[in-house]
Amino acid sequence: MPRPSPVADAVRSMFESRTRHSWSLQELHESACQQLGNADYSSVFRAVTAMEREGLLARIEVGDGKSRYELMDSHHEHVRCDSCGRVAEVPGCSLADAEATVRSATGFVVTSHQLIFSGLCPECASA
Amino acid sequence: MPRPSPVADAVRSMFESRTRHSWSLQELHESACQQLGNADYSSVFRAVTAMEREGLLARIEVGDGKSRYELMDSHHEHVRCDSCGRVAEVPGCSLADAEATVRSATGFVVTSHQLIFSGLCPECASA
DNA sequence: ATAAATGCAAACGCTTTGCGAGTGC
DNA sequence: GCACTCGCAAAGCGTTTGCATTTAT
Repeated sequence: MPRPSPVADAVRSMFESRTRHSWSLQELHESACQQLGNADYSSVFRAVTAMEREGLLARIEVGDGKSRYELMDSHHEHVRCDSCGRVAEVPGCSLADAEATVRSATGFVVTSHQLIFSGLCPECASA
Repeated sequence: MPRPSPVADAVRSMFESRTRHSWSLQELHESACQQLGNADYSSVFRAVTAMEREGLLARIEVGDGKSRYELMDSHHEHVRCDSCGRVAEVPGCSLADAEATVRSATGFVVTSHQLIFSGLCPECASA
């Protein structure tokens, strides 16, 4: 029996709650503080890093300088709003043949990809 | 007649030389130092920022925490090697219809996108 | 006693800004 | 004199690490 780890457990539960599709460290930290009363940023960081190492999480970079993390289950792409920074997920984008194209064009063996659309979210577009 | 600006000119010439398809600030800085004997990092930064503001350059983020810049001419995607970090360009990727898909799936108005493949470059793959 | 999780503080890497000095016009 | 570029130094910002403490086994 491992010793209890409230912070790591809290982080895990946030991902499992599916409240968001992706979490920044800051969001995880805030949420952990709410949930536990207090939690250290570095503890959250370490919990996330461990989960990433275990292959439970994927780290995504949408280009705003902040790392985001999400559950490894289904691969999908992202849209980020140029105006407010909101990030939504785009399900079901298949790029299987694009990878073959890349391989023949560059010689790189493609193991993964990340497609980031940017534009305006519905709220910002109407404003 | 504007007054001369050696650093900005050097930066501009680097992009025009097409020695690389994308430049990090560090690479631009090193190259500017070689070319001019000396140049300040912030001057390079400002030159690049200005060119970006003028629409001459696009800033790309491949997920390694460093900003890269490239000429705005032809839009293309990128492959980054997971092992050595090398970045190559993938010409001719068209994602026009994907943008329509995103719009109907998320409501976001897509204005641009960035697709980053990652994997192994030929050198790393053979090692 | 041992190993692990946490908190605290500081280091780090890269980007960005404030400001004063130099210099063509 | 003015406006602009540059260099220097420092601030920011997010991530990462070192270290000492606590605590369950």
